[in-house]
Amino acid sequence: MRVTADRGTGGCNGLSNGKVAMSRSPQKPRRARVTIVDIAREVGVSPATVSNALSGRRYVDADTRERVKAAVRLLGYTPNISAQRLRTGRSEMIALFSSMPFAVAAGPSQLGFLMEIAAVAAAAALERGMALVLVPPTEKSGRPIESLSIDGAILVEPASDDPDVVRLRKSGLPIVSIGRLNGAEAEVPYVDLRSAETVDLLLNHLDEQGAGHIALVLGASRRNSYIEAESVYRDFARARGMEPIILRTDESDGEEGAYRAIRALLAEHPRIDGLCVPVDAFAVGANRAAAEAGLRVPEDIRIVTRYDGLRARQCRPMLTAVDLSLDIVAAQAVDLLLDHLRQGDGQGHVAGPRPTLIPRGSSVIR
Amino acid sequence: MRVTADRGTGGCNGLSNGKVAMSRSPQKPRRARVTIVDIAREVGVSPATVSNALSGRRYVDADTRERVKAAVRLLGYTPNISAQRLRTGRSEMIALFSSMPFAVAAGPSQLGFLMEIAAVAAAAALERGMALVLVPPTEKSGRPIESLSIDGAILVEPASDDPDVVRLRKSGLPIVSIGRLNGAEAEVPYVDLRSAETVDLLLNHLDEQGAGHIALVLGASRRNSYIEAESVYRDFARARGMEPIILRTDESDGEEGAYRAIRALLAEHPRIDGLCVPVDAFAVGANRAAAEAGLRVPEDIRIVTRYDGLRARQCRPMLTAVDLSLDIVAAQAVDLLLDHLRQGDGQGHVAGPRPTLIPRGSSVIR
DNA sequence: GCGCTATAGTAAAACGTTTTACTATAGTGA
DNA sequence: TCACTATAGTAAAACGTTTTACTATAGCGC
Repeated sequence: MRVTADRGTGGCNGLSNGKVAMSRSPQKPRRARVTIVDIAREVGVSPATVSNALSGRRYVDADTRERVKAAVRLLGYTPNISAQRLRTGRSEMIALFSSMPFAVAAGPSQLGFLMEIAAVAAAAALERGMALVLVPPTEKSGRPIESLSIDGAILVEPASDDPDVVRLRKSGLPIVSIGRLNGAEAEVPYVDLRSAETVDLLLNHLDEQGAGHIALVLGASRRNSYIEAESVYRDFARARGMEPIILRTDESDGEEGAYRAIRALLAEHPRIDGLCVPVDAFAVGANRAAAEAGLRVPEDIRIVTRYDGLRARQCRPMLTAVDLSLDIVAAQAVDLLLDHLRQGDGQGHVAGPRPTLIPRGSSVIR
Repeated sequence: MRVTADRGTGGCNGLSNGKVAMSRSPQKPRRARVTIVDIAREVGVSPATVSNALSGRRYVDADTRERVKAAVRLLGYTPNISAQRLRTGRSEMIALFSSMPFAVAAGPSQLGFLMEIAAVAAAAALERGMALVLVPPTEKSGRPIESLSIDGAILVEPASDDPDVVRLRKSGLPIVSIGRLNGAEAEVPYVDLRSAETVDLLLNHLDEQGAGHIALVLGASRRNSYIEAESVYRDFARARGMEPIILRTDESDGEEGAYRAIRALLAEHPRIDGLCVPVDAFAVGANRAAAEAGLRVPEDIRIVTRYDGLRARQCRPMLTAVDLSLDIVAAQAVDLLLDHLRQGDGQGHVAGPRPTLIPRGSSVIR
């Protein structure tokens, strides 16, 4: 009952490349991999039958199947995934893409929205037999996304004009997004982040806290959450007879850029007493800008943000934010993508969990 | 200059899989992949030459090489990675393992130590042409680590008896750890987290702030940081003539377990006026336990922790912690692993960045 | 015996690369 | 001419699976 028959008789050793092993025995120290052929030989059956017994793709006699499994345990066989992938064309891997520059998505301390989703998505994917690859925006890293060998991808709050997203879409790879992807002729399945509801929550809160002149600060890219925010904000302003003031600042300039832009905004519109700033990095910049302008938060100006992450809680006063239940969102996204992979339809969307407000010192006078 | 000779001549697009193409031509609707053979045919050369021209592994005439590259661009060839992997045995992927249960590592809001490292490691890996797979502890997820198809792994603060680590080590896969891996006959290359220095910093700070009876709270597993902490603590206690009090509580019980254990500890040793609690989740539990016992923090009892994450800053009072520069650590770990992959020696270690104290309200009376 | 179906297996092709071993040609020195 | 080396290419094997097409046997109704 040998383990391998023909391989491993030459004597060279792949391990140490510095020193040449004494090669006292003619055996190859490279552990010969146990393959499906070894199992087949052991059981006395063809490789095809072993494959079918293990995968269950075709019926195999119960007794044979048991003998195959026993041999697998005995010889310690593990399938070669690269071979499986080559043959089947599937890789059992999905990627998580962030189109948002890391300076905003993760920030100086590398935490945030994206990472929170990544942690849950990784666990959810692994539970379903898939591995999750983390992919930062590829502008910097030279590696093209085509070379990634993944079955599908989850996009986190994609901008419709993001180059990675464009390439991904035309690659034909199944994708799913967290937050709707706008401006595409063919709709991409998505988990609805309920941005309209979220902004509605924030604006009404500001209103209740006494803000009469509220400005909206958004990123410059075209993301669905911005579009929904703007629409809700305009309706809100119209209903209240309030002059709409919308500021857009580039995401890649991060907190600092937002700080400068908002300083200018406050100088130009001194009556502003409320700031709705969905991007948390921008909200922190807004807080600094307010302080610099001699405004007290929240007495003179109220600030609210969307993502309740480290930044919102580190800020003094702590920022009023929204609980988006990103753990649930991430799991939903993984499930949606897997459905898509299995069924290939790629339609429809899933409603994310209901957003709830977390009032804090940046908008509530205590 | 035809594009392809035999494959893909029937107008097909592979995109819509919902509707069956009318099959007016007997061709397969699957979009034919452009392979190295297509390039070879286009250039009028053998596949081997194309392979060599692209990989540079063997010298190819400069003119031929240029023609190959032109054909690659023209036909839009991208290599099939699964095939490359099958042939070469390399996967250009590395995994990031957390042996710490997620309840502690990531926590309720799924952030923390591990994720902070993951974000930087993912970017660093991609810059070096590798993808990073996130792997939570596999106890829950049924998927065995053997089925992962990775070239190497980074272990985050491994415990020497962790089952994943044991399997990983005996798999022969190159590994590197963040924080030394103790009790192994063969040393695993590591990035030194400087745990001794860190604890020294914390203990001296407590001392300076007036704590005279300091207890040390650790997790129950065997991690290097705990071992170094205990050793430094014992030396410290001996030098000061202080009775050493060490509490160990199970990591999987998380904050709640630490809370209960520390309540009992404080009841038993009412003279304790300082707690050194490296694990941040435990430190938060300690803070609750102190409050419950009617002790004011920091006036009656000072609490310090190691990892300066969300928990430390969310806690009231905010916890004195240590800046470990995990971004640098993560990049060092990736580099160390890649060196190891290239050179195969797998020795030595790298000193991480110097830890610095961040004094906060939990230990400093203002 | 025929026609049909079902069952449980097999041989061989296929997936797309890389690598090994080989070849043809030319150059070089003796 | 020979022997040798270098150059630039090729054919075919190899990597380890899955899948296709085929086979052998048996059961069953008639």
